[in-house]
Amino acid sequence: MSEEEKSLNFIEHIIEDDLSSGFPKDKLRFRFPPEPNGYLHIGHASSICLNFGLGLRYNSPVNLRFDDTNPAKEEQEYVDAIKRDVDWLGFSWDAEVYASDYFQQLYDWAVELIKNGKAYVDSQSAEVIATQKGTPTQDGENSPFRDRTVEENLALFSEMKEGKYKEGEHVLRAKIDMTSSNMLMRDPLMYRILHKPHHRTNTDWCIYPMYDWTHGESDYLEQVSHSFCTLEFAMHRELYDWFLDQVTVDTKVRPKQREFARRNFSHTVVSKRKLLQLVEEEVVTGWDDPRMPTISGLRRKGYTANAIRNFANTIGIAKRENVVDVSLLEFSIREDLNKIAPRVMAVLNPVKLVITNYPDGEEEWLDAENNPGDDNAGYRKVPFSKELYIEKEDFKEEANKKFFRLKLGGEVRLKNGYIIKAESCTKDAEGNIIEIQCTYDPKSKSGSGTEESLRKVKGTLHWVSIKHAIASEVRLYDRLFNDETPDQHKDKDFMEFVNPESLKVITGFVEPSLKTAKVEDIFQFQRIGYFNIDKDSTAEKLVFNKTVGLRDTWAKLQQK
RNA sequence: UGGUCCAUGGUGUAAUUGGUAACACACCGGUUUUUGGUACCGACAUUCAAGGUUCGAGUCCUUGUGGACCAACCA
Repeated sequence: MSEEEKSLNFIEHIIEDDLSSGFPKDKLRFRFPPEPNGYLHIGHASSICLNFGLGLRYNSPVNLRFDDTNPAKEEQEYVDAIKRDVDWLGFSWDAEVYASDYFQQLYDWAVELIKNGKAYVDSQSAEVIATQKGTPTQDGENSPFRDRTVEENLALFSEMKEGKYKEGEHVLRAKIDMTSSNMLMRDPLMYRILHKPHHRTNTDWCIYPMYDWTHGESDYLEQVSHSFCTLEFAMHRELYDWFLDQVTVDTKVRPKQREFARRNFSHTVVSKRKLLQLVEEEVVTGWDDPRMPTISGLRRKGYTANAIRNFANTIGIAKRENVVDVSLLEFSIREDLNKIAPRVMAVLNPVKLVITNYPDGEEEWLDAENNPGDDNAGYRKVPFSKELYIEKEDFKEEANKKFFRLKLGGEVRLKNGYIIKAESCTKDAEGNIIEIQCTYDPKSKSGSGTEESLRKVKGTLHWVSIKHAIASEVRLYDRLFNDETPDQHKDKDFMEFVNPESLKVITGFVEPSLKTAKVEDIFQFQRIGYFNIDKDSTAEKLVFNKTVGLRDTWAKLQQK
């Protein structure tokens, strides 16, 4: 990562400004505050890299805080998954904290607010309260319970906590201003009754604090100096500050909320609700399905933490609306994998090729370079024999000279092997080519140094020896949605755009060196793309995921 | 009809805080190559619009236009 000459984003400018106006650098503290109601996705990666990146940049602590104030949606499974993903991304948090750690403190503070006449118990239904709120262009009206006495409020609130009421019977509201132009300031709810066990506090509580009442106070309790969230919380800032006003003391750091635009990505959705829907309706196999934009899905698909971090840094942070093109993500993973992935040969769409002048039954083990860009990567042996598979699309009976691959009468080099010449082919009744016959030049062996071996032929093909190849399951993924912005249509549901062909499972033939490959090992199938070993692999059958294809200028040429 | 925020090439960001538009991706063209990969070279915007302030404006002001967000006992 090039941390050096990078220009600052607006968040970093804010911090620099605070520092230059006297804020002590050692008081800087950040946090990443997910709600454990789903798995982390690529959008979170931006927030994670922002907050933890700031921690690294200023050498400041960063808390991992779970915003667990709604037991109806939250689960331990998600807590575990989130920790796993942040850790995998390569970041370490200073403290693992939970909003639920502060339930008692929050309660005590709420009691203070009541005593100060800043909060009251409302006993109306959700519907009535909503109606009284008015609209953005129309003032709200006060609740008839707004002027309950402090004593009455205290008693009611205490009884709410003790479990004397059913859900919905009472709520605690902050007493602010029902005519504010900011809807959130119209006496927002602080507590609601929820008779649901919490994944950490179990049944200790039956009243739960709302987000607004919790978040700023949690930041304050942890002495977080800068609290960054997405733009949809911009309106909440006024309330965040109001709540802080009720509890802060001068000697402590007063947290500052600032907002940045969430990242949108083309051809996918990043909303936990929608991702959950994909899982529940079994459009995908789970949160870690390789087609999912989740961190765990990307990891399973073969993405590296390094690539994701680079990607997040590349797209940066700003305040404007955006749709990040997937090609940027694909570039990041190719860039990383190109450096580290060992090259191997695999044929995914095979056609038989017979070398008629190669001795029957003979085999030889050729040297193959593991990574041409890495001098230390070394060589491995790949078996060669009379009968091989090559890709169907690498042969044509006839073709123009733009086609560098094999055609009748034409020559091509078999990667790491010999130069061959196609002589004839045989077809089945439907006219499909089922076998290609060719001859080889025995003196043209790669690396042999002979004059023949140095000859230049335009095309080079990958191949596998049929006798030695390992038949494997290969999972090819396409984008999950056919539309560029599936959830930006006012009149259509994003589920309408699900790509029915997002997964294709085929049998491919890989070179025998892959026999010992382990789960998550990643390779470049030369001339095809990057593939890793899926966790579904067994000793009997290897299962590969396609991570991403190689850049394919030939495909572009063909389209013209 | 109220309020808040935003507007730089196809995409995402930058611009020493008023000093003459930069980086990456994509696209197009080329060189190299035993991966049509990689690497390398080149081309590609005068900053939503109109006024204004200024020697000088992407940066400041005004007015428009366009977009996002705000009325969950969600976060």
